[in-house]
Amino acid sequence: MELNILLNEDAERGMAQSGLTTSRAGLLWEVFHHGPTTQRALSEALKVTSRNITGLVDGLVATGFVTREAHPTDRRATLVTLTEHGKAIGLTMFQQQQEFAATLFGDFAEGELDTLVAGLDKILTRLRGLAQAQPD
Amino acid sequence: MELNILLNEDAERGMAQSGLTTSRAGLLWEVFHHGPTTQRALSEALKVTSRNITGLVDGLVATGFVTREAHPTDRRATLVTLTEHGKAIGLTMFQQQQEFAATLFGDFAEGELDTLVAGLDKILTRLRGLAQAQPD
DNA sequence: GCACATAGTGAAGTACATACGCGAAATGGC
DNA sequence: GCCATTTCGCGTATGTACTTCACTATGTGC
Repeated sequence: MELNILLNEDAERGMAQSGLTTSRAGLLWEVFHHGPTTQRALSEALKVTSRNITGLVDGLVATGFVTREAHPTDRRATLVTLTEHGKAIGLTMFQQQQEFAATLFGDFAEGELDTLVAGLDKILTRLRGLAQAQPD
Repeated sequence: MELNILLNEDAERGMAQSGLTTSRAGLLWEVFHHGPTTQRALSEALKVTSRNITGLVDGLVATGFVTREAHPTDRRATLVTLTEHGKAIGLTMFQQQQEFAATLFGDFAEGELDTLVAGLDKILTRLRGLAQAQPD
C-alpha cells in the first residue's frame, strides 16, 4: 500500500523540476492531451471547482505555460491554450513517463507482466465499483 | 497508473468521514502506531517541517483528537498524545483499512495473490532505488 | 424579449506547507 | 559553574490549492 506514496512523491519530484506544482501540471497535462479547452471543461476533468481553475490558469499564464484565447463562438468562454514552452514541457512529461514506466517494468518476463496487469485491473475495477457506491 | 489516483481519493473519503483531513489523519496514524511522540519526531516521520507539525497538532487539539503532554525529561519538548476519541478513531481507521484490503483482495486465488504481491514488491524496490538516486 | 442557464471572476475563508527568526531549555567543553 | 552551540516549539509572513457565495456578461428556449 505504500507503493502509492512513493509513486506520488516521484511524480511531484518530476513536476518540481519543471517549475510546476502537481495541480498545475495536471491541468497542463489535460490541455496537452485534449488541445485548447475551456476552463469549464477543465474543472470537470480535474474534478475541482471552476473558480479554482481560474487560479491555476492564472498561475500558468504568469509563468508562460499557457495563454487564454477567445472562444470562436462563445464569447463568455476562454480557451486555455499551450504556449510553445507549454507544449515542450508537455512533451517532456510524456517522455519521462515512458522512460519511467520502462524502468519500472523493463525486465519483467512477458507472462509475468500480463498477470500483474490483470491483477491490477481486477483491483481497479473493484475500486471503481466502490467509488460509485458511495459518491462522496 | 490511474489506480493510484483512485486509491488516494478513497483514502480521503474515509478521512473526511471522521472529520479529518489527509495530513491530520497521517499524523494521528503515526501517533496511533508509535504512542506519544514529540513534534520533532513527527516532522521527520511525515517529512514536513516541524513548524507545520505545530499547525497540524493545533488543529487536532482543537478538535479533540490529541493533547499536548509535558515530556518527562525534556522541558522543551511536548508529547503528542491521543485522547480517548483519538484512539477510537485510530482503531476505526485500522479496521476500515483491513476491511478495505479484504474487499480488494478477497477473492484472489492464493497463487495469484502471491504473484501479484511479488510483482509489486519488485516495482517497489526499484522505486526506492530511484528515490535514493535523486534525493530531491 | 424575457426567464433561465452557463462561463468566468471577485471576495473571503480554510488547510497545508514553507522560510526566517525568536526565546527557552538542553548539552558539551573547559 | 559558565558560556557557546544545538535543539524544541512557536510567531510572523508568504504562497499554493481549494471551497462557497455573489456578481457580470453572455448564450438559449420559447
